[in-house]
Amino acid sequence: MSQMQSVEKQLREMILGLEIGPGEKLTERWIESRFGASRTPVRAALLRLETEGLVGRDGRGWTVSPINLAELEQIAVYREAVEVAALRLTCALADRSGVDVIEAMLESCDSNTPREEWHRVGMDFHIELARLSGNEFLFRAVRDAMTRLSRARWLEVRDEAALARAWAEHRAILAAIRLGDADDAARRLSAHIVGSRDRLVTSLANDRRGLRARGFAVVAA
Amino acid sequence: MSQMQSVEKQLREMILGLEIGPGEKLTERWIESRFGASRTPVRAALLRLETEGLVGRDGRGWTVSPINLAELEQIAVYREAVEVAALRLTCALADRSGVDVIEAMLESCDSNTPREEWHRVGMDFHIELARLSGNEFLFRAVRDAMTRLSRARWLEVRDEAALARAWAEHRAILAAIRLGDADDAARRLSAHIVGSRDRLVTSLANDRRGLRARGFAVVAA
DNA sequence: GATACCATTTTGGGATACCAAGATGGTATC
DNA sequence: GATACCATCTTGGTATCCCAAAATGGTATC
Repeated sequence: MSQMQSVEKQLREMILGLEIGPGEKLTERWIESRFGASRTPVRAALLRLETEGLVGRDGRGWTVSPINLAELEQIAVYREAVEVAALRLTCALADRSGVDVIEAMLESCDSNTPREEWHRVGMDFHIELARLSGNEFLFRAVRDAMTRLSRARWLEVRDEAALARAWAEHRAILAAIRLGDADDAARRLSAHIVGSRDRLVTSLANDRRGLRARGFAVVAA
Repeated sequence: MSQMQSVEKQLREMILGLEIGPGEKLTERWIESRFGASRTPVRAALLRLETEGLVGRDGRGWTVSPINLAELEQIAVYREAVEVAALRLTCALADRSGVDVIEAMLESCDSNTPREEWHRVGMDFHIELARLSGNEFLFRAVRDAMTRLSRARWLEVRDEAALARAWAEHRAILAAIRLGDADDAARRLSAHIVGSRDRLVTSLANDRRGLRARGFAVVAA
């Protein structure tokens, strides 16, 4: 693996893992020394992460993208369009056995599962569901959207009941796909995305003070 | 404007303008001497164009992305999902005066208008329509999709009747938006995108030999 | 104490040198 | 003439150096 890929991967993990907080300033020299690579691959990695929306330019200089509540709302609309389209394609397929793999993924989570794993599976559910459609663009759109949502979802305050509810909704969507009932599946998926968005934005807006106290930039627009 | 932006812009124009053909090999040194910039901004520009799908890696080395028929089909599905979603948002807006600007754009084309202009307006119609939704993600998705389609659309053999038909469809979509009839507008937009895709792919598949003779790589998958 | 000003440092943008790996082309061998 | 082999060249990946602009911090002035 090239240095560029290595830096990109590690830096993305640090950002998504909130080891570098939303809104934090980054300098190429710091990254350089942190990962032991020279500025050339560091700059290449930053350029790529910029297109993912994880870092941005702050005049001259780099900034880890803040959590943006307005952006979260817009992403949800975007996701809904793209995920529903992918879902309908999948429902039209003859072979929908891929849902079994996704179902198994869901089942692998129980009360002993660490939160990181719940978080990952909760995103992968949507990503893998989009992949089943076979449409590369729909898949990438969902994957990139979930990446952008990742940090916000991690910061969301969720009780066990909320998780159980999300999982139940996930299962209901899969069941509808199995039956080939595209309209029902689409309706459930839309409702799931809209509901998740509302809870997410509400939670972050309520916690805004606390999050800022932890050094995390949470902006309204 | 930085060298990186300058190189990115010029290179993108050369690729979209088919001055560098689909499938052609690129070397960083050639670009460097061609634009009088050093490799640092050249590489940065290539990294960005890679995320746009205009250039890709061919093992070691860079290649201008070939025209990919399967990709064109997938993009159409993606576009349909995203553009229809944007359209519905726009229909739900109180202020839909933006459609007038788009209508004026369409009207600016007549039989004396050069083909380049028809081509550009034909893409901008969709991009600006998506912009009206106010959703940045839907807008970017449409813009990026149209960028990827640009070369294929230019190579498509279109007679005047086809253009007139496309313009009529565009106008009908705008009219439906004005009336606030989201379902009708969405139906017309879907049909327009699907129809355009079919004609596009058919035209390119038929011309494949001729296009290859001109040095343009056109691949099926 | 506030502020305007200046020297210093830091930073991103760019240019260039070097390297290893792969592509190329010529040559010796059969 | 075909092929195996080797020297050479080319290319992308990386490190490093330079520069202008912006940030920083201290200082003099009021």
